[in-house]
Amino acid sequence: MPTITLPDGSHKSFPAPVSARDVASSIGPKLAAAALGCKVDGELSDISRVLDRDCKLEIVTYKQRDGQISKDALYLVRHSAAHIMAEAIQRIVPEAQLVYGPPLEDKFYYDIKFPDNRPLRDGDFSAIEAEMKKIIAEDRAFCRYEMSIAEGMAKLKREGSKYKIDNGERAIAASGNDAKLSFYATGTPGQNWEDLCRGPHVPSTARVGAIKLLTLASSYWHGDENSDRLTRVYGTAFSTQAELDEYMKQREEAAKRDHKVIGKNLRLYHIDEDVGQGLILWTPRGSVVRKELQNFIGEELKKQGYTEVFTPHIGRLELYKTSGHFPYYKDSQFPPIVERQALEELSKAGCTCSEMMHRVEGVSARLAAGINERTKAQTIAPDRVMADDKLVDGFMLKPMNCPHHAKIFGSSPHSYRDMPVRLAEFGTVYRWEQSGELNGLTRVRGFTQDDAHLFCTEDQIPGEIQGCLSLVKHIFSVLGMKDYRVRVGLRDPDSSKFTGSPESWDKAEAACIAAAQSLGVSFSKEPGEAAFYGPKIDFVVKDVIGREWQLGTVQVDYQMANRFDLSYIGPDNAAHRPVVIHRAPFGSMERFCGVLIEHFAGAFPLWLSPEQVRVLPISEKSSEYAHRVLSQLKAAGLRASIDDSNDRIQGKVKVAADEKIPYMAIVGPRDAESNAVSVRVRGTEKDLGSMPLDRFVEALKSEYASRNAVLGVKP
RNA sequence: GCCUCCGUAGCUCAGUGGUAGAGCAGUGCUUUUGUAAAGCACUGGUCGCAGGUUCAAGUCCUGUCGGAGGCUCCA
Repeated sequence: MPTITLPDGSHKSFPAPVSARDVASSIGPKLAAAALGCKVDGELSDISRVLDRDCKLEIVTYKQRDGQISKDALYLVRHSAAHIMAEAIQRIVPEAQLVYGPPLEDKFYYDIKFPDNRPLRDGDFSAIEAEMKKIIAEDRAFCRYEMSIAEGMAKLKREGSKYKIDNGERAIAASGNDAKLSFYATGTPGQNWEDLCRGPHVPSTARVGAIKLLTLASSYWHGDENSDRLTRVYGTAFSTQAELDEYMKQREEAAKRDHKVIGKNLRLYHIDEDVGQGLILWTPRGSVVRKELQNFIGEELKKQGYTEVFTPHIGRLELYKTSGHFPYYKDSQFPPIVERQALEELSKAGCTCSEMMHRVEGVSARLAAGINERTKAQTIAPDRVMADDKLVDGFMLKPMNCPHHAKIFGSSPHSYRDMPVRLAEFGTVYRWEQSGELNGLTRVRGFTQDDAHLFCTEDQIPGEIQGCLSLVKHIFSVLGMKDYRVRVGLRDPDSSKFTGSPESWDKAEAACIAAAQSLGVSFSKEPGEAAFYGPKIDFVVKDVIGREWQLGTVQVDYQMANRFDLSYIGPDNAAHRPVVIHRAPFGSMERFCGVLIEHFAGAFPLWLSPEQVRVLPISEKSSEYAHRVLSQLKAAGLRASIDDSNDRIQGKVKVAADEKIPYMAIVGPRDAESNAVSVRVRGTEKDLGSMPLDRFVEALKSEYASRNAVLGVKP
């Protein structure tokens, strides 16, 4: 006798269990026909789901009442499209074994194991798409049936795919021993194609209207690189071809906004294979953007009481053994630099490469003993300790700035009265990223962090974290960036693998959460995502094609001061350990500029623009006056240039517009007579009319100084 | 590092085994112009690199370097 509560709050009672489809029919036949699935107490299900108890029911249709396409409907469509693709692929390559095929935010994929002698090529796409269209045209129902664990596992074992057996076992592990295994046949079970699947799906294949395969990638079974390598086939699906076409168009538009495209068109930076992958050469134009940004951040840091330091790009291996970065993170560092003389001696002594690496990685007994004592643990295991005469020293390109900053802090005594000590540096670091991961400005091998280390007392932690976050908030708001989110990494509650006392952690975590809340953007708590040495806050933004990039981070560190034996003298006249906060709220200048290029689509506000004004003489007759205008703009500290080519004015305007110059100062005989310029603002169709030159210069100067986000010169 | 795709003039791209092309950019000339490209001419290439197949390779094969999208990783 189930009573169904509908989204409008009304109730419907039925004498016996009914399917969601029956409920939809009882509301209206059109609704039943439009239904793709349903939500039962918030859980997405098939429309054929039988309701045998009281519940809340929502019928999922493609278009919602507000006219938007339902995300749930797209989930059903794409999940079903993944099945249709898998069936099509198995028609073409019968030996292909299915692994796992979920829907994603705007697409879907299926991981498939292809026989080695028959890899999938993207040349197979048209054949697969043709098969998929046939399956869609056949309009077969997605038919769910369930089996007990014993029956279901027996069936999977008979069929013999280790991947599906594994999926079955995982499903059982996830939902307990009274679980059932569900299968979906596209058509009649036993006769048509089927797959072990949790569901849900659309009612029939025809409800997946338009499909397109996108790309191929390799993936690993269970994401483990030592496990089987699978082929991941990406595709997307919509209800109609028009929507699919619109999606593909949007992707193309987004691609034009890509910072790699804009960076090349506007000549902002260059990557040269002779210099190396992932190493950015900033051109004069791009350097302006970076420098302006750096100046802005630097000014704010000064206001917040930071002091600037400079440190070199390399440091001795011993330094990184003390900090713990080497050799623990050696796979993501450039290899050590060993002195030539030492290398020659080792070579003469017949030392092998692997032996040398071993000796480079060793730790002296003195250093090991010190660190172990201060951290009150076996931080340096005995097997890493090596006799001094065996050790090979060298230098490393710095992967982080903190060891250098720790040494600066440690180089002079500190009183509690001086705390906190805030050492800031736009410090360039080098990391060995895997080649497949490099990406324009957003993933590089050498980058400059807006780094600082705050050496503070435990009581000062909340205030310092708050200070970091208000800086981020201010800078993002000046840049007009609203679309970012914050992750707060907390310690794993089930683990004791962290340093520092639980009480300290509780306080620091509470401070991080409170600070994150104050930002007014969405944030998530992520237990287990903290570093072992302290909780952290990460800022994440999306790029034009929806990939998320981590920008900055604020991390509390209870460990570093121990390792470097740092201290300050407290009011009790005794030495105390400071707590260190690592913070680089914008991550790296490279990545942040990349994100900014996409944010502004290359149309920077005046203060960030590589070129702020271009003077365009109508003809050579006005050339002399135009050069006087140029000199005055330059004298006012503005980045200005002149286009005195013999193009017509139409051409000069077109070129300046393409280069996204904020202002054009067009000058002809009329302007020269009255000491004026005709100002055209980027993004507008015509000029503002003639304006006295002095007023124009003053207006630009003030707009520049105020870092206005919008171009604001008025006629 | 792994998988697929891509690499032709400074840039964007055409060229499916038979004499390397176009547009833009650059240079020169003409035009002296009032708001999204005036006209003509010239210049520019070991077709990423190295092997191989072939009478003949930009084109087919192998390797390699670089790029894109994913996977994995990210102190």
